[in-house]
Amino acid sequence: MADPGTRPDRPARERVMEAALDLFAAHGVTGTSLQMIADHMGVTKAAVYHQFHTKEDIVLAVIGPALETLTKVADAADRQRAHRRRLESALNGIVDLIIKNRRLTAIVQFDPMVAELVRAHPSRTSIERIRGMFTGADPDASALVSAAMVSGGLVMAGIDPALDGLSDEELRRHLFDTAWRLLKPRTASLSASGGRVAQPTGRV
Amino acid sequence: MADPGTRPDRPARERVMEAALDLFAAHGVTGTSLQMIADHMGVTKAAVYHQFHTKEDIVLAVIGPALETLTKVADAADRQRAHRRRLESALNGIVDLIIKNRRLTAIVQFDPMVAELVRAHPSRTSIERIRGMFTGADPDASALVSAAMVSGGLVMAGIDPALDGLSDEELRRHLFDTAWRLLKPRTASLSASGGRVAQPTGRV
DNA sequence: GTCTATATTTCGATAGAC
DNA sequence: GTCTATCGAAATATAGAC
Repeated sequence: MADPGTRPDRPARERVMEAALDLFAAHGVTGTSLQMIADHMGVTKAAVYHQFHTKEDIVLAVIGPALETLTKVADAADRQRAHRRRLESALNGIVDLIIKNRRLTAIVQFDPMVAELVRAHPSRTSIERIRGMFTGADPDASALVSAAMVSGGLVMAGIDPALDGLSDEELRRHLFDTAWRLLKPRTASLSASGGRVAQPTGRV
Repeated sequence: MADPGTRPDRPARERVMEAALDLFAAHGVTGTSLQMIADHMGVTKAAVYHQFHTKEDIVLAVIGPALETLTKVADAADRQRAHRRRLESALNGIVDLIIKNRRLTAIVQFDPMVAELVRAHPSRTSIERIRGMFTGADPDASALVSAAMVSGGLVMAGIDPALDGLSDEELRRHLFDTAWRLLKPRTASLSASGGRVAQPTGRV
């Protein structure tokens, strides 16, 4: 539509999203009011409403891109034929997504308002597809628990204050390694290599 | 004070706590109003206020016992002299706590209102003590990430709908095993036993 | 794009009758 | 123990001037 090079309609709309992200990370979504967002921007509520007509719209704008990435991650992984490659691809994608949304991930995971939005969002099934890749086909109880701990653990580690000192690259690598230790296909006794795992595919 | 055998003052107070637990698990703490609790019990708000004078009191009554258990877990683990035994004890205690509060754990972990309450609660330092046992002394980045993923993963797995089919005993065992795989002291190459880990101390 | 002003609803909380 | 009635504050949201 408009010339994308001349700052079409960015300023106010994006400032709302940035303020919302700050406050969502600090107080959760339900714990953040439009008044707080307006105050944080130094404007009034009405100015916020001019950009987004409902609070739901703001939330969707903030978390939408991450949800869409989830679907891309699931699709990319599905294109891998070997189980191991598919798992590697999905895990890499999830870790990358979490690293790039280090502040937001977990707050959003729990908020009842967000849960409702995700339920209605097209990306909803992607989460289940990725979980399926984590568990593998026909999983036993142990595989279910490992997948659950990895899914949850990655999300929680992404926002853990104890890991604030780690750089994105460092955290990314350790998250992948740790998750891989739990998820790697356990073909016979292959644990001769010790505890540490060789980094696979390479693309991170 | 009163005779503990003749149902002293239970009914209404406990009904409030049960209703609150149901709703906290479904909508989070901030997402649950006193009106919702009253409706869920089939009474009015005023009837709820007769039992608990503030919403904070209700939250504390619901999560307080779990917080106090955290301190007991940390104390019991600290009584173990060997690093390995201390870790086993702490992990057993945490897994047990999560199993026994399967519905509540994670919702409570994030809610901004709960976070404020925990900050002021005497059990606050216990969480850090247990985390310290998970990381071990003078931890490197890998140990920090493992501990973070275990702490978070246990909490998330406890409420994961994908694990609803598992019995408490089954889930308890797999949670411990999976966490142990990430936390067990890595002395030289000790991984000859494969992936599976023998259940330690016994007391669960 | 931002403002003032206001409508409407719901929140937590209190008073007092039964 | 539960009720009706109500308070003040804060929530989402809208109308209309600048």
